[in-house]
Amino acid sequence: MRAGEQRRPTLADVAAEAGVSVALVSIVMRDAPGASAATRQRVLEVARRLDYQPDSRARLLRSGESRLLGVVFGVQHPFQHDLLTGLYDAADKQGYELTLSAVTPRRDERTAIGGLLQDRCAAMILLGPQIPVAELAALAGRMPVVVMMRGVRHKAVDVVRTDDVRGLNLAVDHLVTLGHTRIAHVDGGRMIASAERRQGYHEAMRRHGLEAYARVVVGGFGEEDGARAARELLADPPTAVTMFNDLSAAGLLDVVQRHGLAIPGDLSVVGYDDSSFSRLAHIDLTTVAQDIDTLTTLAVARAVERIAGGGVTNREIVIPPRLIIRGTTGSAPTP
Amino acid sequence: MRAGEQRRPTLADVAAEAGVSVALVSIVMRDAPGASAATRQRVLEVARRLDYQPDSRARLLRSGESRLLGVVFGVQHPFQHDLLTGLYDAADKQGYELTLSAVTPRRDERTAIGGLLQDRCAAMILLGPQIPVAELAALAGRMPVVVMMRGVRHKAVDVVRTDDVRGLNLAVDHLVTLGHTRIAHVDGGRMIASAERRQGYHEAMRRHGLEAYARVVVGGFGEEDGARAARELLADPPTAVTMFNDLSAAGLLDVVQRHGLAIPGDLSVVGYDDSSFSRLAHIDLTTVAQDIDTLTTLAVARAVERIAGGGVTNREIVIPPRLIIRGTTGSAPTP
DNA sequence: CAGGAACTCTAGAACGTTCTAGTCCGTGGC
DNA sequence: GCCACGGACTAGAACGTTCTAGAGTTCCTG
Repeated sequence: MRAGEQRRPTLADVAAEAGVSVALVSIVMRDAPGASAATRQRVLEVARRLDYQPDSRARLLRSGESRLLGVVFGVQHPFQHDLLTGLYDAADKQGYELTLSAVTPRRDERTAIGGLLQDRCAAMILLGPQIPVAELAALAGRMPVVVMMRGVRHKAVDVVRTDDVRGLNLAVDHLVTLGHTRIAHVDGGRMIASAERRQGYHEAMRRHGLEAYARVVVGGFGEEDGARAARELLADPPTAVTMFNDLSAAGLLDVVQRHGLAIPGDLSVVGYDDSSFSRLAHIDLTTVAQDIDTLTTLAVARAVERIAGGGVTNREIVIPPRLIIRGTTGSAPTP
Repeated sequence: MRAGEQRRPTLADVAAEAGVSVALVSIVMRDAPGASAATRQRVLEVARRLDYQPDSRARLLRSGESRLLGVVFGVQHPFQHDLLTGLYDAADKQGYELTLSAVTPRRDERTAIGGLLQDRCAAMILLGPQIPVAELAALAGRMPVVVMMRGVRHKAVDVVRTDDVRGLNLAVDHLVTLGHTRIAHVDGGRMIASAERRQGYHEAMRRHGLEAYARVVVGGFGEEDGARAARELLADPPTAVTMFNDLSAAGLLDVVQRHGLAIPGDLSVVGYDDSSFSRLAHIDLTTVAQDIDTLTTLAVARAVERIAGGGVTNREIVIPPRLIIRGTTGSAPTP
């Protein structure tokens, strides 16, 4: 007997063995009303003995509604893994399954979405998608689409995201409270959400009357981007800097420390995302945390409402972030 | 028109619109022989216009063979994300799809595997599974199973993994070359592969006649585990330490540095996995790298062979690791 | 004691594909 | 002019489920 050789048992096999009809076995397996306790018991026993596993393909094909949510995530972004954890929990609570499709350095978003389309999931949840709004809208024409971590100004697409503008306001406020004025911002370049965080930065600087000190350096999502920005900043270092995300913050921290600046003595740094590594004691990064539980719960809930056909009014749900103060921020150096 | 409301077009719709039979459309869509160039053209045109998407559920249900590989990965382990990237590439090359199922802090392996079982994938690839061999064997009785990053002594399960014994031999050799004798090892506790790495450590120490200096501290896979081990080691610090993985190495580095020891002046540290963060300049960890491309290519190839029913002889494929020397290792301090 | 109602169960259609076994037609050899 | 052949196409069964409609029971109710 070679592995995987034997045919998998079907409802018909169980039915034959238990001496009942296929339909009845189906009823028992679905835990639907219409079978006596005795038969239920017997059928379940037979199913267990034959090691029966329902075939979700056939099940979904027939029943039409698929209780299946497609999720597109980026393998490169640690923060999205945290989101995955939350999404599984939320979907589980709602009785939905998740089917994942990853974006990798050599597998783009279109491919990832295409894979899910063939799986006939009932709705799609996209984590920080980079594709143009027009494509998102086209997709939303075929099935409910919930976008996370990105604003999309289109009436057919649902959005659940963190208030990034507010996030950077929190970061800047914190630094101002500590006495900083020369606060720079390293943005995310062409990354999703970069524009909003940059806007939040400018807004806060203006609110504090610090427009004259505003200074934005082009960054990106990776460590190298942060390191590059650090080298640029070192020519004329500010006393504080807000970063697009934790990863680029880590890159900046390294270059700056090697250059002999004390953290936070000479330079205060605020990250974004509260990635697991930002908690590492020797990074100990002050950062803006996104509320993963709320974000994922609401995203799944929204997808489910759409599937049910509920007429939802507000397309966009925006969750406030919160500041996590750790060791990379401190009082501004006295001049 | 509400999003996702309209029925998705089927083969029948395309057939009706193009004025041909359903079977013919199927032939065209599959690019199978049996249709004239002219009709082919026309059908494709109609399909494109209707935005037809094949239903993989129905397709797989009917055709039996599923060209679908199930992958179980842990959302907590950054190294497994790197593996995912490679697996997608490899599967793509072989014309297979991947369907992912994640293990999260609140979603265990059994659940993850169960999800894939219902998806009727043709084979399963498990990344560092923790479940007992008996369960793996039972699973392998129903479909081909390829286990990565873990040895499994069972004739029904295929294994593709790194030679962890050799990995730790490389690490210890490197340290011995630098003049170290008091080399400790912080293991992975109950983690998969911990036993092999520990064994490699003991083997190398013995080979160098350093058995008397051998010292193993219980660790784990996370940063806290490394930090805990560090505190234990500081009571009587060695001059070098090999760690179970990069994450625990990062934890150890932090505690040790705060305690005032210089790296690598007072203590040399070797990690394992070459995780992306170990390349971060301010960690700059000497580590043992696993050959991701080879591992993933072979794992997919092996799964495909099994699906085809090929009688493969050697169940276990072991890939040599290589040492990446960075900044956390240096000459032993002169006494 | 007729007539439901409630319950348990079953037959058979349906889902959207692929596959098998054809039909139909034109062409070419004899 | 007959027959075999091959290419283009089609009808209908099959895959493993769920669903609809209904067939038997038993049991209550007036």
